[in-house]
Amino acid sequence: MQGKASCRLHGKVVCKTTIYDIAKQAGVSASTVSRVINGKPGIKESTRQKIKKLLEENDYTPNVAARGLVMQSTRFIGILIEDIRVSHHTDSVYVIEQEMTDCGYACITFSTGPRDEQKVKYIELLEQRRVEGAILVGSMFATEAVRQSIEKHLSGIPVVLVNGALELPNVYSILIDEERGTQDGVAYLAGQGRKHLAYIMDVATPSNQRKLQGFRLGMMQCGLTVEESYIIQAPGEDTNPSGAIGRGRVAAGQLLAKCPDVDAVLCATDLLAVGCLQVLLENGVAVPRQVAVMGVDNTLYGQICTPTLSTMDNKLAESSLNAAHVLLDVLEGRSTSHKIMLLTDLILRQST
Amino acid sequence: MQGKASCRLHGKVVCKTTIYDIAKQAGVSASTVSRVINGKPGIKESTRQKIKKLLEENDYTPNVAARGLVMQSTRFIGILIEDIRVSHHTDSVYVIEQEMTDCGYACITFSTGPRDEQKVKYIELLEQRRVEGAILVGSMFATEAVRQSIEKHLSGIPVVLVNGALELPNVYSILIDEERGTQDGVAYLAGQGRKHLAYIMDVATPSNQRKLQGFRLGMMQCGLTVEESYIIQAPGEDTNPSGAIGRGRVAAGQLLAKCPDVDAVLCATDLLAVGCLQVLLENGVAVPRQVAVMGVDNTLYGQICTPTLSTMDNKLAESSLNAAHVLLDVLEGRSTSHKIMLLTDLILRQST
DNA sequence: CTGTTAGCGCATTCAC
DNA sequence: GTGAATGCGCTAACAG
Repeated sequence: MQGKASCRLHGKVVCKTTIYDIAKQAGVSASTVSRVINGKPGIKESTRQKIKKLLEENDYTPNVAARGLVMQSTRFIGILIEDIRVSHHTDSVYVIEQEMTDCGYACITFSTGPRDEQKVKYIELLEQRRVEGAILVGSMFATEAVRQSIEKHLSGIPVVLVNGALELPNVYSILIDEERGTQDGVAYLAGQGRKHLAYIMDVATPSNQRKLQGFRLGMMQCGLTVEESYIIQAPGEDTNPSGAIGRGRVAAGQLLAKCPDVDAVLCATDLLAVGCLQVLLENGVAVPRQVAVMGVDNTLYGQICTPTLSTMDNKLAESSLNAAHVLLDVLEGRSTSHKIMLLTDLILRQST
Repeated sequence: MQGKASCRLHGKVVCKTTIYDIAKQAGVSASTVSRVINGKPGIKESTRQKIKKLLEENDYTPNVAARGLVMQSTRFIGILIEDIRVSHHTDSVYVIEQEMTDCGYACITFSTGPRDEQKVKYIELLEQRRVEGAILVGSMFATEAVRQSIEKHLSGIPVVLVNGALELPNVYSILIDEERGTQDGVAYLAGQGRKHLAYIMDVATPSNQRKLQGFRLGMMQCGLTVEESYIIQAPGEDTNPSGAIGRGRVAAGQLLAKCPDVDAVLCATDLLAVGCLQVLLENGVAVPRQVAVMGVDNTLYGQICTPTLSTMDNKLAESSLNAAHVLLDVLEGRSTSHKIMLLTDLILRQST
């Protein structure tokens, strides 16, 4: 015995029709209507048609939350990302969203910012919404605080990490071999006869530390020695992309002051590299003749700047697609791998 | 009389504790637990403490969907956007998400693509999820098909359009005076003594048509005549930003072939302008001495290309913030305006 | 101060 | 073939 669901808009009361409304109009019970909606068999064709017609006429739309309550399934998945404005993160969210939406899931996406407490807070929000799975994009989710929070709040559901790993039975990982990718970059530059390579480092995320490690390893393998003063930390830690160029500029300024004989610089991200390029050119340094520059992420920025930027393509979008597939595999009971590793590509343009 | 909610993960059964579990352990009724959770008064301090402790120990998290069912309120809002990868759209989604999340709402975001049928489909998804409000970002949502779909599926809730208007009682609009902004751009270029202005047009969205109209008006007001052959349509209609530069290049190629005496070109977007810049420079055309170039959107791309790009800042992020505020005003019963108009800024850089 | 009852919208037994 | 009853997890109105 139910009436119309009622909610308010500026005082006015608005209603959505329920299966009970339809049932009453059709002179049948709610269960019959439910069966028709879900295409269940065993309904007389004539009543099925009558109900279908009424559903249409009344603009009936099922309340998926109510359905989810009884089915124990919300068809929601959560996406967590530090800052969606970072262009390769945007692409990640896009592909995940498309893939999950196609399979009947809706995505709840949050930009968490860099702080662990915030990340934990958003994990709890996902728990409250009873998402059936989650994808966390970015190596900065591979922290102990996040691990504990997942264990506490998301232990019942599959969680996929993109570009990071966490040892938990319900956590799956898509890894990207950025260390090796950076080694490749170093090897390429060394192969051009360059000997004084510098590295501009971004905030010390696990991913950035792996890249730096790749720089060191690559140097060693090429028989070059790493001067610590040639490793420059870009200042600040804002994730807003509009600040990254300026941070690259500052770092490049320091580099020129400290390391006059530098002949190549690898940057942790494309935008840092763009800032670096600008400063080099402004100081009359010929790129790539005197100094080569290489970025990471293969963003559009690298295609636009002058000279165009060589970059390590770390396949963020591709790994996010893999993440969506792994999540779907688990959700739909297919077997899948707990860890997948993707390899990077070197994109060579004018700056090297 | 209820037990544990049960759901499955790879065959294993996992449970979330409910208020009934807590109630049983505390030896009280579910309503008492509910009162404690919601901070309602009139509970003996000792039992309140006991229940709080149990909630903590059991990692209790309220099921907001169940709560929403009885409260007739999901605390969800929907965001629709053509393509989140377009950089100014990304910023829009970011600010809306931050704002709504701060106020206890979660956002369901969909990239709809350009087709009306898809937009309608996503509007229906929002209805199924019972969002309490929606923000549609982009002028291409101001179509008749969308209007009808809103009327049919979202008539009970506030809907805010960013950069477009729709005549419906529950629809609010944030408008941007891009027509006037483009006029300003024309006036600026004409003020430099330029006489043969061209326009590179993007897909014919309402917004782009207003800009084109602004171009025509601006020309007229400056006493210049518009040669129709100086209005070039960029080919294709993919919203993926990675294609936009190429489309700008093609258009610029046509322009150079058809209009040898052109001395300024306004482009409908920054990325088209970037492509245009590239082609001009490759053909030995001096920018801005021989030809000035101006974009729209004030994206990071314009700060990166060489020469840096003058652009009309159409304040997408600011208008999205306004949209969020309008939506919150309506949702929380405050009075607000049905239409807000924002003015653009001209950002002058090297390309003019 | 707290328990009982009812119902949000829906799907799923079990009867008939 | 179809209906009545039950419960998903939660809040609210009414008792006591």
